[in-house]
Amino acid sequence: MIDLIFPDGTKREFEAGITGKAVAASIAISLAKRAVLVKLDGELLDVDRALERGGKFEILSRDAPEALETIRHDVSHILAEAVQELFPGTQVTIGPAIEDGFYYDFARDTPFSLDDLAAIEQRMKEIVDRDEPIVREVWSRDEAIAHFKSIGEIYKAEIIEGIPAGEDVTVYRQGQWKDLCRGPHLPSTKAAGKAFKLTKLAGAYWRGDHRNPMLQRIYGTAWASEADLAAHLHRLEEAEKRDHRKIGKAMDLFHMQEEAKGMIFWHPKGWTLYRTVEAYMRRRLDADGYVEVKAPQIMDREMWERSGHWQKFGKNMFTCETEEGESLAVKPMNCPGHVQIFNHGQKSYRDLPLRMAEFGACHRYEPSGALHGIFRVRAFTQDDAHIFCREDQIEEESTKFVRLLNSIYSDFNMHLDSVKLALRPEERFGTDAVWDVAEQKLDRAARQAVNMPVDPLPGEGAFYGPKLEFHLKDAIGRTWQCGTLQLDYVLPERLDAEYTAEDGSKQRPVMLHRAICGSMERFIGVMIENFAGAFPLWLSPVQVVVTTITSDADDFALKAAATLRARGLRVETDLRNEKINYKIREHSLAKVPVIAVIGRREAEEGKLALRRFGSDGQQILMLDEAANLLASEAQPPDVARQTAERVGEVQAG
RNA sequence: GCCGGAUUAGCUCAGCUGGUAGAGCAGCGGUUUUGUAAACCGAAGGUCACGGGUUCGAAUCCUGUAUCCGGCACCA
Repeated sequence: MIDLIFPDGTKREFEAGITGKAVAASIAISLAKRAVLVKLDGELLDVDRALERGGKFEILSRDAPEALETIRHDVSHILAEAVQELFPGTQVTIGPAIEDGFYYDFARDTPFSLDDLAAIEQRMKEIVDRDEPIVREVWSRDEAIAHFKSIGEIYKAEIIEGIPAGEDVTVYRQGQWKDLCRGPHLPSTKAAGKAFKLTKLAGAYWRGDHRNPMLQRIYGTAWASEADLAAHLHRLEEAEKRDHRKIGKAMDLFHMQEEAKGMIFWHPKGWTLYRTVEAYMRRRLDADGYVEVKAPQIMDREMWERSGHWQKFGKNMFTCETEEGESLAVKPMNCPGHVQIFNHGQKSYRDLPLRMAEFGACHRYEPSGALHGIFRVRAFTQDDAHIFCREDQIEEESTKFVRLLNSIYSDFNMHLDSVKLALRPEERFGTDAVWDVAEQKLDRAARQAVNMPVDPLPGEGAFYGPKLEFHLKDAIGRTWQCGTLQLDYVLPERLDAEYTAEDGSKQRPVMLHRAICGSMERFIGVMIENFAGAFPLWLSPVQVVVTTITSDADDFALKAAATLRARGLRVETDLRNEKINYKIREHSLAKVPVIAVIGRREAEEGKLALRRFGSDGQQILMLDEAANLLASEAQPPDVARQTAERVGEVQAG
């Protein structure tokens, strides 16, 4: 006998080996009909699975949140069944549920076409209608290998070969079709429902390794209901409207062209945005005890060999030769330059921690397929800094850094979402002992500095040290990796950085590599998508458009614009001979935060009618009042905080 | 770099199975002096990404190249 504890706390005794469905039937026939999965001590099981042990027990219907992943997994199997029916000879490999959907990877010589997708989707719906029971079978490992080999499924056989000898495997059968799978699954293909859609085709390497053959991947999305599917598709459309490439073009921020692929031509408005962000970052760094430097863009290859970049990163570096036979390389990272500045002259323990910042323009030869808008480019600027410090200063510096990072993200209406710790990669410098220390130190520092779990990412560290990745979340819940904090014992050693300790001995500093935006270009891209182009006043490239209703108001409009500009506002005038409706519409579509309208009345009275983005209300103010108000609203958040503090002091005084 | 798709006017897009390119918006010229999300009229604008090929004839078919897009791999 086994004891099952139900969600309401009641405990009942059943025969061992009873199925979840039978348990449900013992409560209510309707419940048994709705049951598609059960949960035993947190583990999802098929509803027809014999229960051999007791525990916390729950019966799930297909609209339970836990069932969604299983629905997606089922749909991926239905996809595979449909594909093998329509395209005999195609081999199956793996097909997991993923966020919002699923995919399945097939081995096939001729790739699928977009037209095939419609036919496959049609067949999938037929399979759902067939209501094929999904049945779990336990096979011996060797039997399974022999079977899948016999039917030409060499990838499946290879997967099973990776399972330890002597272990049993499970095979799920639906109709004539079967697949090796861990499960669980819903009771029949009908239970998966038809709220799915095949979305894209892609190539994908077998086992994710580019040395392996490329498989044909079909992606799809699947939901518990048609309404959920529609909502998902709507979210995708909304996200597409925020695409920084689209907004960048529409708002005339930047462009890219063939002759400089992966590099950005910043237009005046885009560059204004860039400069605003850079000026803000510079103030924040200054206030937090950083010194700013500028190191050369190109250095002799020998320098990069000494730092190790040539060996570990050389394939990503742009190089050039001079007529005199020098071999030079364009910097892909700022660290070696900063160590040169550190090394110049003598450093004392009194100089530490030394926080050396640079808006460092880096060039990296990225694979062509990696390029993506202004997110992944070949020329970018890091808001980079290297903190040279003693080992016992690592934690304090990490905490200080995370505090700054949090404050900066929130000034851009975003927030820190998660932290990951990338551990030693295969290609690396330094002994295992050094890596042991570095990983532990950084892990401890991270835990102390952030109030959230730190997930490990094995093998993803930089060649010189482990790295923390800070992922931020934007307005529509998407996450982006921007900030990073890396601990490095290797470069100070290789480039011979040292300082004089209290006892007069020479010591090695450690380096903390850190960035908050990561790449300025990428961060601005994230920001564009976060605000969907509707920037807050302090960031907006054009803050105010002064526009007129009749040409009689032109003189006052020019005077008003000059007054606003004198207060540091970014102002454009629009005196075109167009109806005010037309001008309002155009500047609203351009997401200008403030439109200052001047008609004959305003011109006579020396007033502005302010209209804010997203509102059709008017605020009619005297020019000076409007200038005061807007100038104060346009203060960057850090400046506004300082102003508020000063006002507080004055009032307190 | 790999797999698939796309590339037509400044922008957004039509152009069916080959018969020699079209719209809206913007820009330009004129009329209109306008009160809070599109006034009216007119003229103009294109080696259909680029190079080969098939054909009497190619934006359309084939092929190569480039860039972009979606993935994979890589990554700030």
